[in-house]
Amino acid sequence: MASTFDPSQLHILLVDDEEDVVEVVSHFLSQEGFNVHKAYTGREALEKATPDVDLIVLDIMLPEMDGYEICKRLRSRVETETIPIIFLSAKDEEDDQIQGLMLGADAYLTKPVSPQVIVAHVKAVLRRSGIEESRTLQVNNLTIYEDEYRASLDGKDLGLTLTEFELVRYLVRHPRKAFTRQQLLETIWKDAMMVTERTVDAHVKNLREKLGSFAQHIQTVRGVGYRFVQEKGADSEE
Amino acid sequence: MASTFDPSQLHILLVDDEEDVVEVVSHFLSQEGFNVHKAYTGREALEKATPDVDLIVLDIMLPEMDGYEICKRLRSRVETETIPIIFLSAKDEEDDQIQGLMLGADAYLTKPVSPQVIVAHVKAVLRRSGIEESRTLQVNNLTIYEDEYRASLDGKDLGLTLTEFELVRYLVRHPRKAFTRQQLLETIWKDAMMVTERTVDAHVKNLREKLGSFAQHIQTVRGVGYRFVQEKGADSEE
DNA sequence: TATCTTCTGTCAAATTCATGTCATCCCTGT
DNA sequence: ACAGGGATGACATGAATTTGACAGAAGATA
Repeated sequence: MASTFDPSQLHILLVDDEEDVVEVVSHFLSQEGFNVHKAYTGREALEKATPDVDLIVLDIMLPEMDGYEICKRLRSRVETETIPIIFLSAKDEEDDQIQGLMLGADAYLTKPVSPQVIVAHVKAVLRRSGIEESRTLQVNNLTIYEDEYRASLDGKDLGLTLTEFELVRYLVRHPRKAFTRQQLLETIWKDAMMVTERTVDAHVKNLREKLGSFAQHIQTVRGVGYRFVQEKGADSEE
Repeated sequence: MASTFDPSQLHILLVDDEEDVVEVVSHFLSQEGFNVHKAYTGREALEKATPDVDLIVLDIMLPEMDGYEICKRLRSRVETETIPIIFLSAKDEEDDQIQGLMLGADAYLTKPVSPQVIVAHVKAVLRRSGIEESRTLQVNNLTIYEDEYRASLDGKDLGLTLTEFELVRYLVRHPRKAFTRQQLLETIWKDAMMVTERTVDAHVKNLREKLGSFAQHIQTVRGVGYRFVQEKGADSEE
């Protein structure tokens, strides 16, 4: 994922089953210097939606799997959950638009729409999401370098293992929200339903150890699971 | 500028010279719990665009100064340059839309547009400007953060246990409705029919203790069980 | 109003149950 | 085979829940 607004460094995934649309829009985006990738079916879209993609233009009506479903799946995968999505739709029914936005779309365009408008939206969305959002998460004295798969505390590298890294990253990305062990397993241990919940505990323990004093931000929610909070002591009343 | 998706903490500035539009949209936004501020002219808009405003819904056609101009000025002031803006326009000419996006708009809606769509866009824009959505229940000074498994009174965390939390949440979700102890057991203690009804009492007691003065809203319905009411002493119905 | 009956509030002790922790085993890639 | 990370099961610990007894409140009866 790129870090400056240099179109030649940016990858756009274009998903639509109408080849004409894909070709025309692709042409205009290429004109602007973007790297364009094309997909014509839902499955293809999911395959090509790698973390290297900076933005997805997604048609709602697709064979095999509709845009909403694709969006949902992308949002549930850690590597793709933050990729901006622009919905494209022939329907202009209100409910569809609302549903699209609720699923986390960054824009919802109703066909017919000119390629120029699409390009304008692509730029606008990229400007506000891909660009100024550096690929690092900063919380107090903790820094998570997403691209580098490492994290540091007060500048000192923590030497996290992959699992530990994904664990903090996920928790920090969703501040305050409590997750059950099961949820964490499903998100971070993508494949495994064959993994004990105790496993999560073990990793949380190791993580906390490495986090040192910062560990207080990883709270246990008894009966539920764990959560990350920025302010400590939000658990006890005064 | 607020940091959690708690509508009651979020301020929206609504700018349009058509009073009807402002009123209607305002109503829907308030319905969602947002704090709405209104402006009917460009100058008024600039005055009310303080750093405390989290998002601006801005009509293009305005007396005194058009939306583009306002946008430019906001973007050039340090305190306001990052406030997300949603443009509203009667024109649907492409160029306008492109210009709007180039100026840094976060969305561009073409009238006529339903209030619900505006609300959906407001939420979407807020969500991606770093504010994570979390479902919350608000009743007077009590806030229940469903995703976070915690509740606070006047902003102070109550430190509820899981059972207590689920108890208030359930009662608050069904205002005025009285539940028997048995019903509560079946709902909250999913598995157990082997639990004494006295157990419920105990938890209600602990809950009331933590709720302090708010406890008066958790009423005992003699011979039945418990219920939550928003107004105290609500013996008479409407 | 006086009395009886039933239901609820409360408390502390007993028990259950979730989590923290550790030692060990397993797997994967070198 | 070895090293490093990951998974697991057994325990200890302590928090949360449950319970039973009893006092007190609310209703019912007359």
